Amino acid sequence: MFSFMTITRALSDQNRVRMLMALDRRELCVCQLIELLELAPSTVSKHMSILANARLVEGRQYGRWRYYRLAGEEAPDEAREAITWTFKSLAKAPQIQKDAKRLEGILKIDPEALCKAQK
Amino acid sequence: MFSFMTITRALSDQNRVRMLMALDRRELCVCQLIELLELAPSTVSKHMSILANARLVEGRQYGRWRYYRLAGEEAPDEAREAITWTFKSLAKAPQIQKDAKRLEGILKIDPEALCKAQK
DNA sequence: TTTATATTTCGTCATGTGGCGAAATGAGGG
DNA sequence: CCCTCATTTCGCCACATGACGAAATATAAA
Repeated sequence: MFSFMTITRALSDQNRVRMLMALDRRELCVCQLIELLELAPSTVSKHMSILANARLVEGRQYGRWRYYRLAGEEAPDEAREAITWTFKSLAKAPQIQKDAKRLEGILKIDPEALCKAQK
Repeated sequence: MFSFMTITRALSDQNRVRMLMALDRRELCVCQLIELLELAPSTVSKHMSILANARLVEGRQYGRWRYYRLAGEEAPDEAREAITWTFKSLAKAPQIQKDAKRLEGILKIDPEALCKAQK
């Protein structure tokens, strides 16, 4: 039950759900999520650690950047099914589609330039 | 997205999830849930209204008693799938099985007597 | 090694949430 | 009608949570 509650609590914040949905089919680095959500770096970092703790996402280090992606095969079934349910429920949600649209633009910018711009 | 968040927030509290799971295959009146969870009536009532607001359960009045049951056909797909996922995830959870066991005993008591005993 | 910089950790604040008891509500029964 | 009683609403308190900025950490470049 503990892991289930960890998942539902992770999913109980709208910004975290938006971040999770933004990882659809691609990994994103923290600065790209910062740009999308327009939140402070520390806030985004905290949110991602909560999602990672629930095993809904996993991070990997690439140089100075940390990339997050949706949890894959190795994640517990509980988490994978939570992801499936979430995506199924929110595929058509206006906020999520708006984010996806905005992400297209953000992905065109080189992460290096993006980080610089965030100063 | 609003209804999805309403559901995840409803599921983000352990006591609410226990109440939801207790409704497996039967309806229960508020005093039975009070007995199971050992919480104040006002607390249980609030929790049930949050679950009902998320369309995860529905209530019906029977005399002085209010019975709650899992949402059925008429509930939104989002809510029904949340219920399915929850039950699938928690079927074997120790706390839930313990509750189910305890419920057996509670169900043997006449609701009338149960309410009296809670004074 | 020193510097630059992407991210995380920490401390703090405002707000949200779960808990209770008291009072209000509403449905029978007398 | 009035009374009883199951439940809900309201007001309050303690604690959890999300937000930020500053400081710490870690990694690459110089």
